Amino acid sequence: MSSVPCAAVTRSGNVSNASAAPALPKTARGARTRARILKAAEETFGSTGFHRSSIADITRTAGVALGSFYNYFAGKEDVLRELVQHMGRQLRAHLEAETADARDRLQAEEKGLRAFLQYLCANPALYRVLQEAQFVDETIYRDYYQAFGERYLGMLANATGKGEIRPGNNEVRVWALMGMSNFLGMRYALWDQSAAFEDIVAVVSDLLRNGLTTDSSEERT
Amino acid sequence: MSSVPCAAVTRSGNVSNASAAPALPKTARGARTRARILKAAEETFGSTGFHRSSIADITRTAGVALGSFYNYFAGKEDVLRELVQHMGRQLRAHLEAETADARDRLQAEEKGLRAFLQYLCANPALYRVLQEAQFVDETIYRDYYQAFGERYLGMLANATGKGEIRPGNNEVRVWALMGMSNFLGMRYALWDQSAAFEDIVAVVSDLLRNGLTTDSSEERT
DNA sequence: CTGAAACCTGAATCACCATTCATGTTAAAG
DNA sequence: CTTTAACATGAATGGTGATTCAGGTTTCAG
Repeated sequence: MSSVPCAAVTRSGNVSNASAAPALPKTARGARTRARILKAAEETFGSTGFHRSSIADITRTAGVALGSFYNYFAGKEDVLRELVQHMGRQLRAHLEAETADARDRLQAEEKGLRAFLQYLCANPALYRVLQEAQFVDETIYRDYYQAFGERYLGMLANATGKGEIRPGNNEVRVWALMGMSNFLGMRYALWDQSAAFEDIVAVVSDLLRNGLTTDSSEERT
Repeated sequence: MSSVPCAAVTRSGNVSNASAAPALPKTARGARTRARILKAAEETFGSTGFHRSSIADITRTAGVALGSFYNYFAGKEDVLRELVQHMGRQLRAHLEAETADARDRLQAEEKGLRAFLQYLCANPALYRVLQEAQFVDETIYRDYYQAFGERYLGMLANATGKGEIRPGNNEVRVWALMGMSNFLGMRYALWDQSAAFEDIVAVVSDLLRNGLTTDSSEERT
């Protein structure tokens, strides 16, 4: 079922059966070409999907010859890996910038969700590329959320320390929060943008502040 | 880019470019064979993934000849569609049974999440098949969550009427809740089962009851 | 019992596409 | 201005796997 003639370690340190990724370009021209291919891959994977996209589609979009692709990437999986890492860095930087001036954790959650929805609107390929990567090589996907989750966890821990949120299992909370954002983004930023982002943010903010239940509902063990 | 020689309407009513699905089997033998193929598809897609699975893999697992597949399904996409619908019905029935005796909405959420995590543990193929379906034919995926969301929405509306949960935008809440379950299931039922489901349920229950913030955090406009 | 419909079979067909490679072109160090 | 490494090119190769089909077998209604 699995024939692995020669295992190799990629640029990112993962073990893989793909041939090693070519070295980074050494001239300005090379860097430009590589960037164009990466961008074209984002467009193509994002609109057509990973499996339906051929390398030829990518190079045509990039305006380079088919063979040029292999001067920069070991294959289809390799370019996907690079792409997800690149997009992950971009998104994290964006969210960090947008939430930097938050007064407290709750406001950071509001700003973060709003920024995420906007980002997804402007970069719909992110969602598709990431989700499809999951079934090409699960480590790509896990690494993405691992990185995301760790930063998030640190922030919740910090907020707990400051007394902004109640003590609790912040790891589970992080995955719950990431899941919420993910689904709300899919539903309201990608599928149907008829709802105002402010409304969505308000609903989530209310949920994080007060929960769902009425005040009359007493605690029960 | 897209050549659609003959559009057709499938059994499920969706417009598709695939040839129409064969009629349902008319003998007991046929029904048995169809069921075996569907089950084999679940196993194969679930473990190997949709794109890496060949029709030959499925029929080999099912113990039938390659050609038999096309007596029951129009092709790879068609069997995926049938599978997702089948799995969706199963899961909904399971959750409904498990939450039927809940005292109030909050307890129904607890029982529902617990049941979902257990179900996912026992049927890991559900997640993979469903998620991959998204990129084969998005309507398969949307229909699944549409159906799920509508039932869920009705329940929240009912709970709001009874005063069990505060009035609010229940549609957005539904997508937030589905996202939470989805991610928690992926993380704690599929990836790593080291955490006790009870702990996860407790964290979510607490979140839905009290939110994340400390009580001292006053409402701000 | 009997014929027609339903079902089974798997080798052959055929389109698609990832990857390679031999050859030509460009960049830039010395 | 050379010279060489880097880069560009796209036709050719080769493997894969979905789908078809023509001919056999089983079921079952009448």
